[in-house]
Amino acid sequence: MRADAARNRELILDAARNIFAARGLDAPLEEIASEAGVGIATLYRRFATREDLLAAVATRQIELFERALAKGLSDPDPWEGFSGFIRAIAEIQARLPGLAQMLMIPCHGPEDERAAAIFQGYLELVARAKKAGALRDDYVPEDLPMLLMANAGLLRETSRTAPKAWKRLVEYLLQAFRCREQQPLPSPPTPTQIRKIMSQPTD
Amino acid sequence: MRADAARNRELILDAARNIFAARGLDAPLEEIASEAGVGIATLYRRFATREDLLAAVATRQIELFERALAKGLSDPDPWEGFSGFIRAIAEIQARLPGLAQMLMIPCHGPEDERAAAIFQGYLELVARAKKAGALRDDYVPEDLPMLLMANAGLLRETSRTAPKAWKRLVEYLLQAFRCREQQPLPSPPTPTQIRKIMSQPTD
DNA sequence: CGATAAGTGGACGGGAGCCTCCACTTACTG
DNA sequence: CAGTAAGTGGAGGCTCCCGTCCACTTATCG
Repeated sequence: MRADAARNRELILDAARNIFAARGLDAPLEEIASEAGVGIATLYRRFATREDLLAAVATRQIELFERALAKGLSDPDPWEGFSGFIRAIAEIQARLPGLAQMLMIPCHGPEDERAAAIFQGYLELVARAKKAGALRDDYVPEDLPMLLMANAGLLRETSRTAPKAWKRLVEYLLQAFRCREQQPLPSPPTPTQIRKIMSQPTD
Repeated sequence: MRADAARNRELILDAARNIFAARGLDAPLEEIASEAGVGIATLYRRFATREDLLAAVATRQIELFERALAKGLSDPDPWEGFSGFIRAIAEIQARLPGLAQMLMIPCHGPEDERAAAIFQGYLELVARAKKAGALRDDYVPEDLPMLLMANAGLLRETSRTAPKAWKRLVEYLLQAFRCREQQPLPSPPTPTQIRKIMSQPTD
């Protein structure tokens, strides 16, 4: 790839992050191109479909997830590590409201190596917190995507008007995840179902 | 209004419920018109804007809410009454996935008399459950719209593939609402904020 | 520096959906 | 049973966005 093309690719990804975050995932690609200062054809040449572009943007945000995970894993208290990680992920969602949906992509399964590593690390956090008796043992890893989908729905409505509302939801859920006298829970969706959901078009 | 016009109005509302539920709130109005067997002009004459149509459909579904409320209020156990109501509302959402967002409309404040009555009844359920020491006392009425927005987000992603996933979310939240050794919660959005959110275009 | 192929911008055709307009139809009234 | 105004359908103009095409530009390499 030619040097100028590579530069443009970066410009497009920056613009896409901003526009998607501000306008939602169905923002016109033309707007992204013009924000990036390139023609629409350039964008299409790099990213044949909207999904390709979304995937590239998501991949780029993965660094934020890595930082959150590292922080969680380094916390000596298993519950603090786990809950801190959840809070951090939810906050990333909240910071980029339009991207909220999309940010679930890297966090449930092995798309690429880095995503897989994050997922592994997350499983480790879960295991530790359960072992310490802090996390209820009917918690399943799929409960995180569940939380993220729910949070995305809340953010969708509240991000403009009550930008902190998500915190309350997350705290409620964290308290529910905490080990106590538990009521039985309905069984969660299977990992296969989750995968299917994630792979379906983001409409 | 002429008799035939009234009939058509009903046909349109039926069609709108079906199409919105199946295709989402941004389904083409033309499709609704054709499902109803009327011309597009007829639809526009009755409902000048998409919002008018949505509001009319929502108003019609209000009966479901009334039934759920009556059941909750007649339950001798305050916690069962409250939690049963929440579950019922969430289930209505789940049954009409596309409408999920919209169904929050009648349930937060006095748009009309019936909606106001439901809201009052809900407050009563909350008061009873708190008094019985079953519902945590930092629960606020705005936590229901919060739950519904979150649930809408989850349904959006899962309704096709894991149509029961919402149950798990609701149970987690109900368990969190339950009175226990509580952690402090972030403060909820104010009723004013909620109202503002509800009145903004449903995009 | 000149050849060349990768890269680029913006015009353009096409499709989808919104909403209006208007000539035609039909329920109601006296 | 006629007059009338409310009601109706669907064509058509409009806007927005998609994705392609092609003549022009420019980085790179020998």
